[in-house]
Amino acid sequence: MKQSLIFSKTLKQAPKDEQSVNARLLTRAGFIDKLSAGIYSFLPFGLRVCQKIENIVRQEMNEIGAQEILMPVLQPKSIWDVTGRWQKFAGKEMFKLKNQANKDYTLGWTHEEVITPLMQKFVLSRKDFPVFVYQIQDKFRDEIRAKSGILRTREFIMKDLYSFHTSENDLDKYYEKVKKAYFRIFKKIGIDKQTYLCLASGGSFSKYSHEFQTITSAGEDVIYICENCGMAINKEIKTEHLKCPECGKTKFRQEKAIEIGNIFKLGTNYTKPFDFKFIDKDGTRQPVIMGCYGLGITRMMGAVVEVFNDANGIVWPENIAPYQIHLIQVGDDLKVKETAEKIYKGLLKQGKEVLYDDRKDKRPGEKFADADLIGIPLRMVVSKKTVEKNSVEIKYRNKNKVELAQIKELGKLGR
RNA sequence: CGGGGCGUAGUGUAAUUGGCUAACAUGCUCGCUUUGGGAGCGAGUGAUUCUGGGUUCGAGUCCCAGCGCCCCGACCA
Repeated sequence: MKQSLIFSKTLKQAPKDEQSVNARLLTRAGFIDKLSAGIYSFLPFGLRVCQKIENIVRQEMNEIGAQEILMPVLQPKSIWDVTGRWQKFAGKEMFKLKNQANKDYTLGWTHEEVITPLMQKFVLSRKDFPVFVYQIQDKFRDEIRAKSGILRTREFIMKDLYSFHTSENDLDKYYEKVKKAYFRIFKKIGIDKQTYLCLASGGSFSKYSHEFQTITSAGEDVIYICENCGMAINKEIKTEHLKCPECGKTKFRQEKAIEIGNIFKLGTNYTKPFDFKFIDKDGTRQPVIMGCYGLGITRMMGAVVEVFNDANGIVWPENIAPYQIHLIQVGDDLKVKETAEKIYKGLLKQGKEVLYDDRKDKRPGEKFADADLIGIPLRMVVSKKTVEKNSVEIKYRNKNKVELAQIKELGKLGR
């Protein structure tokens, strides 16, 4: 992509109505734009990062046998009456609205009420189980207080997976499988080292649930991490757990963290109200057993920025950067321009994702400052100096070293 | 929802504490020059000072109400 065609601009100063690191950097670099408290647009760079994260998640969900669907955001009150959650969440984070005919609707903040009857229509035989279905979609929550940039918003993108089983044992097995898939996702995104599995309250669903907590001072939760095995416990239930539930040791360190995912063994809490049952081998009708597994796409994006940044801007992990290579043309000399164009096309041909700073009216200093702010992992500079040596200057965003590379060798660099 | 802070060109700030035509930087437009870490000169552009009331000879500034944004808390299946 030629940078001269990107409509968003970088800002020297962050708007004063953003305090959080993620919002300040993402806004300055032109990834997001705030419409209202907790409501953001994703601009070309921001959307690319989102889609990168989504695709990593998609890949791992498919890997564990889950099928992707898309459920509606707009949902009638009737399905929420079945589980009693319309009443239960009256005046809470559930958005409620009416249509012209005065009929009640909500904007989906979770999708158990949609997925359960949906599966019930198709999954009729015991032999159809287990079944795993997910979507990546907008969620709406009427937060009393939106905060921390894109970490707690009123509209956000979430991956939600639902699993349906004929036995607790089968649910347990899949639950563990999802945990592993989640850590593969975190590793690909680049936050596995700072992300911990954390025992937490299960709310009204189950006694406990598991959260995935990424350590950052911008986080809202306090977790206690076992010094021995790395299992964490959320502060909200710490008094019930003096020992690590995993290894039994009692030494913990305390950290602030942001919850980027949460998984629950729902059991029959939703299948019972919808009367979703299967006929067991012995001919008896049994309620279907269910699990749900959330992962905040846009929240992870914010968490990554909180974790990976320096004084000059964002430092994107390779797999989710908006582009792999930031090719910068310094000077508008014909030879330089031609060389840069050629390198740009060559890299594209090799399947590289390149942002080409071809802007004529920008001086080198501004281009470098923008490159640091935007945070693309690999920077390549083409200038008079480098052209003379038939080479390109190479610098990685997370390193200080600057070196030259021969033009014909460039294909080996970057992902 | 309780507490605190803040609303002035696109962005960041200023305005003698109630007093002249709301200033500076940056951005944007045009011209010339310049080209390795946010260049220089010149000429332009851009504001219903959040909204509505009130006090006053006079309000960006004081008072009241509302709206909006940020932060702390509560809340967060």
